[in-house]
Amino acid sequence: MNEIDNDSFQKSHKNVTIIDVARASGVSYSTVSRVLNGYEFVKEDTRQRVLEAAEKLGYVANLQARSLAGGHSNIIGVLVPGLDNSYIGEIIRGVDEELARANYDLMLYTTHRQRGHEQRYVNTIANGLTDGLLLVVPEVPTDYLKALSEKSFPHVLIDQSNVRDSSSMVDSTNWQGAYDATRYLIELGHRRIGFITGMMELSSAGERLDGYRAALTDHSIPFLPELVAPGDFWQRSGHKSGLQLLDLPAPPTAIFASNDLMAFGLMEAIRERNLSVPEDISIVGFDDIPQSSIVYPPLTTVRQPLDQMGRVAARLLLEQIENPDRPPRRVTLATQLIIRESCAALKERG
Amino acid sequence: MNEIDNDSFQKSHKNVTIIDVARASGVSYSTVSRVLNGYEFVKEDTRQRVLEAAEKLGYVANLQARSLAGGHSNIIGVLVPGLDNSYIGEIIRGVDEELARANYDLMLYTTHRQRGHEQRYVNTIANGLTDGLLLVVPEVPTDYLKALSEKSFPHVLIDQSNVRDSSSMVDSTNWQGAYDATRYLIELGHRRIGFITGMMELSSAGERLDGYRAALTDHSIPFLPELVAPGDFWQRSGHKSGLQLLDLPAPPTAIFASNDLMAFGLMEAIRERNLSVPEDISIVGFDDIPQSSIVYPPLTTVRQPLDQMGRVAARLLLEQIENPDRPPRRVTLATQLIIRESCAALKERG
DNA sequence: AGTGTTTATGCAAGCGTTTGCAAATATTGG
DNA sequence: CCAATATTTGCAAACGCTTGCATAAACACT
Repeated sequence: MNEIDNDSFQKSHKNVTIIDVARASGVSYSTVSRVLNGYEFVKEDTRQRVLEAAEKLGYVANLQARSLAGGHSNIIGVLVPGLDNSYIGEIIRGVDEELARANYDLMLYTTHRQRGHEQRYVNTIANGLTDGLLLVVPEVPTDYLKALSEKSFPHVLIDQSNVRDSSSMVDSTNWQGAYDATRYLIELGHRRIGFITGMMELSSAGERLDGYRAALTDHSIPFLPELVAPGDFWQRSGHKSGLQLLDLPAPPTAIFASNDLMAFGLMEAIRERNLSVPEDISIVGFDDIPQSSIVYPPLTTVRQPLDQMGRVAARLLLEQIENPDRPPRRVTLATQLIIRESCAALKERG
Repeated sequence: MNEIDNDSFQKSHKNVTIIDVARASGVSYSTVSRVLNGYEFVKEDTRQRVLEAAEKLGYVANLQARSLAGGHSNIIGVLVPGLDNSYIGEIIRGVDEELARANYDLMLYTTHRQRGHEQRYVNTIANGLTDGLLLVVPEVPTDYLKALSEKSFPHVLIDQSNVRDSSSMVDSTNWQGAYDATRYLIELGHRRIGFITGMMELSSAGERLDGYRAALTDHSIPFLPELVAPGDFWQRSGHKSGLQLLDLPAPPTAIFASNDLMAFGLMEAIRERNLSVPEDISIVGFDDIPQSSIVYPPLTTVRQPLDQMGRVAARLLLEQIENPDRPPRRVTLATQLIIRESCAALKERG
């Protein structure tokens, strides 16, 4: 007789839709939609009734439908190369925190498997249900950006400052960070300072090299090409280039690796040569990923506020979504030299 | 002056739809859909024409529409607590690899901000555009599972074996791994072996404790409650419990931490007490996350094949999606003791 | 040629929302 | 009390795609 308690009965398969809620609260589905979207002109009374019904029925919006119909999904996509570097994890954490605050969800895309299909991939994403996209890509994302700009899809670049595209972006003071680190080493008395580069296609790698070089110059220390070994931001390359540097006829007394991961590889290399840090050789890294304080000895490094970069990027993106006509912004956050135990003053040679 | 904005002109940059492709290739949109979905009965000739048109127009499927209409999105969701533990990263990597092979995309959800809203959260997900869900959740996911089972939504649990729910799941030999590690320590001559537990709400934590205990018993070593300190799988707790163990009147000569992260915390504690690993105390961890080989001394640990677990879970899920009536499966992968340098034979006390 | 099968293709009905437009109702000022 | 205005609500048309049903074309066979 009473139709109200067929809950358990009809709960089964079908999902609760806006229409069910409408029926249950005795209004049209449009009204329900308006209530759900916080539309202004709805009678308070109605609003309550709808909300209650929705709650009772366990209504959950169907995002696909919503975004198909032109609404926004409250999901933003994050495009990363992969999860195998905690550098990425840190950024994502920041992003996630900020998004959570704004009640957005996070959709994560990895690119490492898309080589050669970037364009198409990003199209799919932009075509999809995300309201915006954050890019932490491993190489200059020209292909991506073209597609994005073409549809003027909201997006923000993280840690890619050399892009001439007019996208919003956030990075950190790579040059200054490298300069500070190098100067620190110099102030400890080191003169032969090795350098392991990052993946030079990335702007950050170049900036760090420049910073290193500038510090040398400013202190009248000659820049010696043989003290610069190539790296690609991965641990393995740090190890390899470390060995190369250590095996030099006149090896450096300190080495600056363009990121922490490579500094770890370098540490391995140093141990393999039966040397120890920092007694025999000082090393400093870049990034300050979580492991850096765990390794032994704790690594002196240039802290890049990764999580904050993620946070800022997210905020920028959100603003851009809200106000599409806003001109792109560029934010550069300050790095900070974190002194731990991997550096020592140069011993006078006896 | 009144300038006419070119923008508004270009703005009509509509996305290419299935209909455009249909028009361009002179067939109906249904046919296009069939071609795109690999439907069997399409004339080869037609198929080619459609494919060409699609390519030429740069068509990209709209996933929302597709999945709204009942198709599948080729996206699977992964629900993780957060990205701040590389344990998670490893699993995701495996998942991602396997999904890439099957041409699926990965959508990542973090739960850490959803405390208390699990049910609703998972509903959103299952209601959304994912074809299936992988759960790597930090606590017993009762709430999640209820919702999932109710709609018989394809899902696989990772590393949660104590759930009585009939979901598919993959885990590893936690008990055996802990047993092996403990036995190894015993064989090195240790008798007072400390243990730092994991978050006991998790099945894996309990199994590891049991394995430790069993090994002790099998070697006629008494199980001493005071040698067991509580942990929660996070580094901080490893540090704290480590201190607790070290400060015992009769401290252990070896400590087994229920995961690597806690082992790192433990290492800190040991250094703080001016002891060294492995000379003064041997330690072993569990998981073998990437950092474990980097720390000094390299950590002896029980390797859990995290990436493979992810891969297997993904495969299980995909099979389940393809064949919904398949009974749930449970896969347990073998752990392996990785001997590095954090353990040493017990020195005879003089 | 006629009948029965296989293919191939098209039509139209959704899927669950949002939103412009219009109708209905309430509110206000005169 | 009426017209004018502001506030609420409903209807219907998308959004881009999948799919059941129907129709058409192609190919067997008698």
